[in-house]
Amino acid sequence: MARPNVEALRREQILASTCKVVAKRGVASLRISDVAKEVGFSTGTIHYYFADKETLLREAFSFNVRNSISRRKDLLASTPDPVDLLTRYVDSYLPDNRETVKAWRVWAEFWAISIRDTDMQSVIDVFDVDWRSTTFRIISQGQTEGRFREGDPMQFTNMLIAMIDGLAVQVLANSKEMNVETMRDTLHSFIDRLIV
Amino acid sequence: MARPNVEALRREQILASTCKVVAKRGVASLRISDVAKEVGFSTGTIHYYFADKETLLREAFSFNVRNSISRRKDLLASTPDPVDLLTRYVDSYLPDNRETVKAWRVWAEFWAISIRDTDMQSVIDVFDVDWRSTTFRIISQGQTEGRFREGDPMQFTNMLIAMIDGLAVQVLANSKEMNVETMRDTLHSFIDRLIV
Amino acid sequence: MARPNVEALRREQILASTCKVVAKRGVASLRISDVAKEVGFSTGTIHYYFADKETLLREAFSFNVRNSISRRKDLLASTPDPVDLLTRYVDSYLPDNRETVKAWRVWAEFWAISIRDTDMQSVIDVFDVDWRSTTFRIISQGQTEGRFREGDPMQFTNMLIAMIDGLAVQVLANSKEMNVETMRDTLHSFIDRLIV
Amino acid sequence: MARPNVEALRREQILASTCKVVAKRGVASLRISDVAKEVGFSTGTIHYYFADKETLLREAFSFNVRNSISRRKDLLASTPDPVDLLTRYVDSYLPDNRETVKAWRVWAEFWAISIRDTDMQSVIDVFDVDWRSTTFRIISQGQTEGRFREGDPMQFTNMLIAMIDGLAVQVLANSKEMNVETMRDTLHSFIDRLIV
DNA sequence: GATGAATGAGTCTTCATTCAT
DNA sequence: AATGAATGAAGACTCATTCAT
Repeated sequence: MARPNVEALRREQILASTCKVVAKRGVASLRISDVAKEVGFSTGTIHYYFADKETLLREAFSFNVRNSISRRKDLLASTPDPVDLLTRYVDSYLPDNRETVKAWRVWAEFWAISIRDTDMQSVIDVFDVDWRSTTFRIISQGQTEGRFREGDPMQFTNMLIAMIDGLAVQVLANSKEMNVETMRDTLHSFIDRLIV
Repeated sequence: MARPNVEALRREQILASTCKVVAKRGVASLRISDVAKEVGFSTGTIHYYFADKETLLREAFSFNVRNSISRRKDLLASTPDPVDLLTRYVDSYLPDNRETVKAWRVWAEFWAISIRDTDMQSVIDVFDVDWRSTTFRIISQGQTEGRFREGDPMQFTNMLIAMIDGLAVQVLANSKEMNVETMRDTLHSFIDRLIV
Repeated sequence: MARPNVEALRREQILASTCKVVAKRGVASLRISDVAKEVGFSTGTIHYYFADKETLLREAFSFNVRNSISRRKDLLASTPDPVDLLTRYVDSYLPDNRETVKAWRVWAEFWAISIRDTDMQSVIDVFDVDWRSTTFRIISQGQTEGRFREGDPMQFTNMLIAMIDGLAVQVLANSKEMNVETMRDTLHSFIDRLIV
Repeated sequence: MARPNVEALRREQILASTCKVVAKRGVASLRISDVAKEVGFSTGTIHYYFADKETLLREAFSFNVRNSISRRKDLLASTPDPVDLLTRYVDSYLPDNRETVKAWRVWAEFWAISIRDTDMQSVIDVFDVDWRSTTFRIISQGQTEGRFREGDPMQFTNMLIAMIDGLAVQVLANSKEMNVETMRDTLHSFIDRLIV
């Protein structure tokens, strides 16, 4: 019986742990030894699988993005109703549980880095394209079915995505004026007023 | 004429330079010596005026925020027309010139940090409150004057602010799908459709 | 036919590869993994045959020395003419082909180490003795046959050996003033003037 | 009263200590911390004056070479007699005292590196050129004055230099067949037989 | 016999911070 | 008020070595 590919397994374990540490402490203060402790291996092992810290972080970001996308696969196939679907999709971005908060924190950390790191930008692009096109598809479909109002679907998409992004970071940053509930209300209200 | 307060002057020079360096290289890779080089003093001098790096960064962020607010003072008094005012105010956040891009970059850097740094959060709050209340005031005033549609002005505010935030970061991160022009169009369209 | 001794075979393969790597990259930057890659086995295998790096290097040096000596066995039996023989023998040390250059490089690397490593010195001694005694014998024989001038044959030997050594290292180090041709001329001229 | 340039002073102290450590332990096992201990400063200080280990080593080699050359300045002006001069000059290379042994060890260490390091080669070249041209000048002058035999002075130079080099390394490596006395005899004999 | 995953000791290097001048 | 020399703690990274399979 073939031993499962240890390398692939280890890489995933390490990347998952890296994301955990990033969510907990941020990229700036992340030490390889933190990741090692989190995953339960020595620092040497981290370096055995990842050439250097930069590579580890970049791959961790990519891992986070891929996870984020695949986590929504089921959701996207769950309902044929465009209004339902859009609402559920938008709600899936609310930082209202451990998993989503972690994903948002990791996203926020890396997004800030991507402003001046071209390599990170190319990882972001994958997500950016997916997020935009998925949202666009839902809105277009709703319009085609006559369930959504008329208007440039790309513009609705841009508004919605930006708003989710902006609200989420305010929630994450503990803004006194914003929290998950208000975020949800705000997004639903936007959908009600402009799209549906 | 009294000799200008050297200390106050130096502190400002250093804070301004710190913001420049943050915009250029990011907080993560900022070294005290970079700031020293930028401002033209020695590293010793930086420490003479600021207890430690953390303090310097926090004050630099605060400086950036105060500048951002005061830069818009004139604009806010410039026109009595609510539609004009809202548009101009929103446009003032477009990252379309050296100054605004720098401010946004600094903001983005510190905002990411504020997610896990309570001290930074208190600096953010100052801006958050100002931004929110100013936007709220403009929208409320427009509604009172019957120039804006009805609807919860706080919700409009939240939508608008979040959208500006979300769009700006996409522009900063060189998103292939977003740029300053699209950002302006998106925001104007939002104002047209929902508020005005 | 008996199965060839795998252990002896492997050890030789590894030692030969070690010499190659030493010639290519030097002892200082040699990694066990380089040797492993060169020989086509894993690092584990290297350690399976050699206790540690130091042992590997020492044995590789010894291997290089033994090779160097045995490579000249045929030559030494090739001609009865002392002049011919001395010339051929000296010429065999010219770093004028891949094999000799490699041998010289390995020699140079280890020789430098031997200055402070007694274990290496004992390996050097084997070669030192062989080189000196062989040269001495050729010169003595030439004198006995009346083909070479009079004079202390040990002193001639010392001069010749040192000169070969000194010239070779200059050639290896890419001295602007020394190359293989000049080295040959210099050595031949020395032989002409002093010995023959 | 102006404070003497601390930087120049420190750099020399550190380079001198580096040479000491190289002579003692060799380049391969030299640690920045060894140099720091030797010179009496912290490792941070070493890096304050030298960008990295490589730079430190290269400059230390250059320092050793410059010292070696300047140490012989007086000697070269000491006597008008070519025979005397040549003998004294050659004798000055005998590894017969602490200072010369140290210089030879440092030289040997770096020379081995220079085989594959172009930067080191350029440092060597400085010495190579000086050594060769100085020796050449002494021999030529002796011939002009009719004190030395005829013959290509460049060839004599090459022989002599190579021989010194080769003999010195044998002495350094504790060859059983070579020591300082035999080295001196050999060189003097060569001068007697070939040049004078 | 051979492997390669895992280790961790050993070092270089960075940089905030201090302090004598 | 300002400097810059000096520090040393902290952390990334390398690689010989081990050992279960």
